[in-house]
Parts: sequence; C-alpha cells; structure tokens
Amino acid sequence: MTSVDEPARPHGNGRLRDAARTRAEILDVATLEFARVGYAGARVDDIAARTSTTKRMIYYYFGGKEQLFTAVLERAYGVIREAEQQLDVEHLDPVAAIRRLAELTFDHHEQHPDFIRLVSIENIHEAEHIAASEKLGRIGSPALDVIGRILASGRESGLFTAEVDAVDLHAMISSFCFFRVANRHTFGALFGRDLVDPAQREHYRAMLGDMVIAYLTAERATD
Amino acid sequence: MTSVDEPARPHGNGRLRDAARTRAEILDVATLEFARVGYAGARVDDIAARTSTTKRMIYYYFGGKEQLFTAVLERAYGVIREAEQQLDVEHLDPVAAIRRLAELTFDHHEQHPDFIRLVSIENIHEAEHIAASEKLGRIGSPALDVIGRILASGRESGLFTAEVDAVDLHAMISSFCFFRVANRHTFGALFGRDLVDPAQREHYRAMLGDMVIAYLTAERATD
DNA sequence: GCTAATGTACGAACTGGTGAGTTAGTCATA
DNA sequence: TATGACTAACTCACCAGTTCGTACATTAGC
Repeated sequence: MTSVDEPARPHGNGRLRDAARTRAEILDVATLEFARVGYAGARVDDIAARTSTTKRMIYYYFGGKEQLFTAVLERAYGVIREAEQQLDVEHLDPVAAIRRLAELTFDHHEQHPDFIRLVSIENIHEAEHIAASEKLGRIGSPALDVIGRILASGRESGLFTAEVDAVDLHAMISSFCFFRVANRHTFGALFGRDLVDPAQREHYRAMLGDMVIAYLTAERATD
Repeated sequence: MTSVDEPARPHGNGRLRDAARTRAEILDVATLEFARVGYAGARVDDIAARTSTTKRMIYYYFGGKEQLFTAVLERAYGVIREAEQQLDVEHLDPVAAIRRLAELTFDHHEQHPDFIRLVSIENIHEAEHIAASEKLGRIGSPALDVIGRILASGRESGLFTAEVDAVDLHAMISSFCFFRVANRHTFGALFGRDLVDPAQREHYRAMLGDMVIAYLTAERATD
C-alpha cells in the first residue's frame, strides 16, 4: 500500500534488528499477496519468502494468518482515511464541491486497485475481519461529514432537490468507482470494453460527475 | 442457482444411475460452496461430501476443480441471460422503459447474491475462467440490445440528452445494483447501514431509477 | 546477563488428484 | 424373453505434495 520499495536487502539500511521495519515489511508483502490471490489463496510461506525475514516473524508479530489479514485491512483503510482527511472542497459551490469529491473518489479507487481487491475479498468473508478488529468497527469515513455539509448547503440554496443523506450519496459514488475497478475483468471479458482504459478515463470520470449532479439537481416528479 | 432442492436421497426418485442428474447435483453444490468461500477456499472433498455422489465423479464429469468452477460460472451466467431474454419493456415509453429495466436489474441482483459472489470471486482471479470458457467469451448480454433500442428511441424523441451508449449505461445500472449486494458487509460494518435491509428496499430501488433517469434527461451545460 | 527479536527444522493435518476395480443399465441376438 | 457382451456410471482407497503452525535454538542490543 505504502512503501513496497526496497524489498530484499537484509533489513535495509537501518539497524539490523528493527521491529517496526520488520512488521511494516511483512504488511507490505502480505498486502500484495492477499490482494493478488485472496485470503484462502494466499500462502503464509509465500508471504514469508517474499520478505527479508522468516515465517516465524509473521507468527511472532501478528499471531497467525487471520490476524495478519486483519492488520493488512486496518492499514489499508488507514490510508484511505488519511486521503479523505486531506479533502478540501468546501470552499467550492455545492455543485462543484460534489463533483470534485466524486472525482477524488474516482481517482483514489483507480490508484488503489489492491485496496479494492482487499475489500472485495473481505466481503466474500462477510466482513468478519473488520468485525473482529477494534480499529475498524464503525469507523465511518471523514468524507461523510464533508458530504453531509455540502448536501445541507446545496439543499439550503435550493440547488439540490434530491432527498439523500450523506451515507447514501457516498454509496452511489462509491458503487460506480468501485465497480469500474473491481469488475473490470469480467466486464471486459463479457462485453469487450475495458472500463479502466486510460483513453476512456475522462469519459467515465465525467460520466460519474454528470450522474451525481443530475441526480441531486433533477426536478422530482411528485414530491 | 436453480434446483438445490432434494439434496440427499441416493439419486432422488428417477433412475439409480443418471448422469445428467449427477452432473446437475454436483453443479448445485459446487455453486453454493464456491460462492460461500471462494475458489481457493472451496474444498473438492467438501463439495463431494455434500453431494450424494463421490469426489471421483467430479473429476469424471468436470476434469478438475478449475473446470468445475468454470462450469459453475457458465451455468450462473446462463441463468441471468435467460432472465434478460424475458425482458419486456419496449412497449413502454423510453423513460418508463429504462426505469423498469433498472428495477429488473436491481431485483435480479438482490435475488441472486450467490451469483454476485461468484462474479466477485472471478474478478479476483482476473476473469481467467471466463477467458478459458468457450461458452462465456464476449457473450455480452441480451439486455444490451434492449437498452440500445430504448436509448435510440429516447434520444430520437428528444427525451434523452445524455451521450451514453448501451454498454456504459448497463455499467452504470449494474454498478449500483452490484455494489449494494456485493459490498453490503464491509459497508454495513463501516457505516452501520445495511444496504439490503428489506425496509430500505424501495428507497434504494427508487434511488437507482431516479439516478439513471436524471442522468439521461438532464440538460447538459455545454454541448 | 537479560530480554526482545530472529532463524531452523519439523510435523500433523490437509488437499487435489488418480489407479484400479465394481455395478447398473443397454442392446443385439438367439 | 433370456442371455451375455459391452459401456457408462460409480466407489474406495490411496498418494504425493502442501500448508499452517510450533518447539527449540540462537543472536543482537542494552
């Protein structure tokens, strides 16, 4: 997720024994491996082999495969939380703010396919690792507050007509961004269209923004 | 997917030896098992144990675990194709037709969570089984033609302003429906909202329709 | 010297796949 | 319609290779 650089080198440049470094390296490798082949498909031995340390260290630091996967998820969600905390769109008018926010979500999903895969995998496991994690239960998302405030101001100024709350709008935006990355393989194989083709990137980015804004600003038939 | 009824009973009521029946039973069980725990997580022994036949028969009929999964996918996609062939919305006006089509997609996704899981799993494997299947490569979707015709008539009558093609609109509709089912666990765990809560069903169904129609009929800023 | 950190070697249980043999059903023929 | 040859359908036991996890030994750093 973060620093997969400098892979081999017997524990890099710093101290020979560096717990934090060892832990981080295991997490880096495990993230790649779990994202690549899923939880059940990943092999602890393979993960260990790809680190500069040994399998024993995985059990020493994380306890087991299950807890390792949970730790991977925790860090991955941490990254997206950080990104969302940098969100700075509230100086824009509501329409522009929502579009910008959708675009940032779009970009983030595109830039972190491994995260998308991990989330897909965790859903296959019915979010049992999130449930087991103290760090991840009901953490929500920093973006939610931002969306909430933009929505309120947009409704106040009469620009937004739709009756959605922040969570639902977040779901709407996420669904488009997530599907495009997560399902690109089956979609491509079935319909012969690559949803993440760089040449079509702007097309889909605009489509998302248009869709969200159209929804929020449409005149509703019977209210 | 189809007939998971009458599970045990040493080959049911019909003939004692019935190849078609045995094959179908293996597929039924395998579908459930693959959807439940993923490809790597599924155990051929477990699948065999849940049938009234033996593991050897799985290899006899399908060749191996990989081909069994492919066969499961082929049948699952067959079901959705059949459903889409029943589509009968072209007698409606374009707006109503698209909304109805979106609702049918919504309903189908909701009613087939196992199919959704299989698609998620297949995407983790980068659609390699679809690629390996003769039946599934580029099959497209019957719905696509329907969407294409509705879109054309809607644009002709000036109702639809958006410049989307059928595939992209299909992606938009699918993304919402798919996300709601596929990601309900992580979304629920993180945001405390159950996207498939029956009490909210109509809410999300309407939201999808509103979204698609708003997108298609919105006045575009600069054209 | 004490402890946190690390490495080695191993094992019990599992897992996909197969070899070899058996049985149910079919059908041509007497 | 009884029979026997034939084949598709099926069972069982087993193997070779993994795979998670751990017991035990060792080392670095304070």
